Amino acid sequence: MSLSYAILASLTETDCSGYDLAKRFDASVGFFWSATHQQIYKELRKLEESGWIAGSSVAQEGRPDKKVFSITDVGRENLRNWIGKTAEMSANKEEILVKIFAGHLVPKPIIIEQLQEQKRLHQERLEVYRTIENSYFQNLSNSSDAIKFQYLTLLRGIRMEEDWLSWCDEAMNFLNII
Amino acid sequence: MSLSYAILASLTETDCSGYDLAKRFDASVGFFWSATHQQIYKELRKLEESGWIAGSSVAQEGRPDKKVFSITDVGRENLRNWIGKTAEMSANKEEILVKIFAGHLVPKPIIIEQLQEQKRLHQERLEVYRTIENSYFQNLSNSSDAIKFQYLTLLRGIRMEEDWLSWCDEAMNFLNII
DNA sequence: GGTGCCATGTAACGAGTTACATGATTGG
DNA sequence: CCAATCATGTAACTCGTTACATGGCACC
Repeated sequence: MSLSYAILASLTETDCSGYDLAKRFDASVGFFWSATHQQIYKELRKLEESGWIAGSSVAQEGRPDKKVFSITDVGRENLRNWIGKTAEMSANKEEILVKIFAGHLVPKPIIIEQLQEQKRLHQERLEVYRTIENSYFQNLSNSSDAIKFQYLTLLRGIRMEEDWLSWCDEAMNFLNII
Repeated sequence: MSLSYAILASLTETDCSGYDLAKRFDASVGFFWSATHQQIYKELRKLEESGWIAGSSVAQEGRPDKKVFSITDVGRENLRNWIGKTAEMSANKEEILVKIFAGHLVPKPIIIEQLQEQKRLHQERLEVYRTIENSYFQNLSNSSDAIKFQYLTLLRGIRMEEDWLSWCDEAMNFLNII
């Protein structure tokens, strides 16, 4: 049920087609809620049926038509309402930790390699975040509230990645001395 | 497919019934891979069918019989193999960040309240982790490798919660000055 | 001429959640 | 006597993933 709210939240920024949304879920929004285009199209149909969003076909030159969705008043009201309700902590699903947990079953270098790979992935993502920070959030004090809230989500991403990196190092040091 | 590996990893520690596993998924293992008992029983049947685990009924006095599972050589080999394969980064699903993202739609105190609630939840969990650290990982240097690897997963949990707490504070400070 | 982007989907499957069900025993 | 714990499940459902499908246009 929460993908729908991520879509609604995204639509408060700009009206979007399914395709546009899919791209945003590969970037900004996708950093805290991932979804494929198939799932998005499905959810859009549901949201339109319940009247939380409204879509209208837009003809384009040299490109396929697209259906652009915007959030309705009902949708915005429902989103507001949902925001006020207590959020649950996210479910933990950390593949790497399952591997570490059973790390004693394999030679140490295999685990070190896993940690290094994990570190590389988080480093990459951190760089993406840093780039976004520098290009879109330069002048925060003059920005709208909407931008400021978006910045907080980016900041969470940055902190999270930094934290992963330092745990990876901590873990590798720990393994090297045992 | 990954719940199965979490179960296997858990069974390398001790043989377990479905019920025991369900409890462990509410504690230690559950901190990085969550699952309900229904899901666990389903998965156990699959794992037994494919011969990765073996179960045997154990009669008990004053309690229902239970079926205790242990990991087979085939299962252990498959787990080892899987550990060596590159782990993906976990999918992001952070309800609280969806709420923050759309935070401009509601009065500021509602968002502050959400952050405070989130902080409370993470604080609670951190305390649980700290307690586990103090009771089970006191004498690390004299512990087995298995214990040391488990400690690394706990350490990840501790760092993660600390990181959430500091972001919550950072976010609330940020919101109080805008 | 091939690759990649734009744009939207269907179909089949697997993973995960929620509700419901049963029945014995232990402890207050 | 009531609640909690032990122990295992079925059924219905929603959520999410993977594979496949289509067709035009732009760019090199």
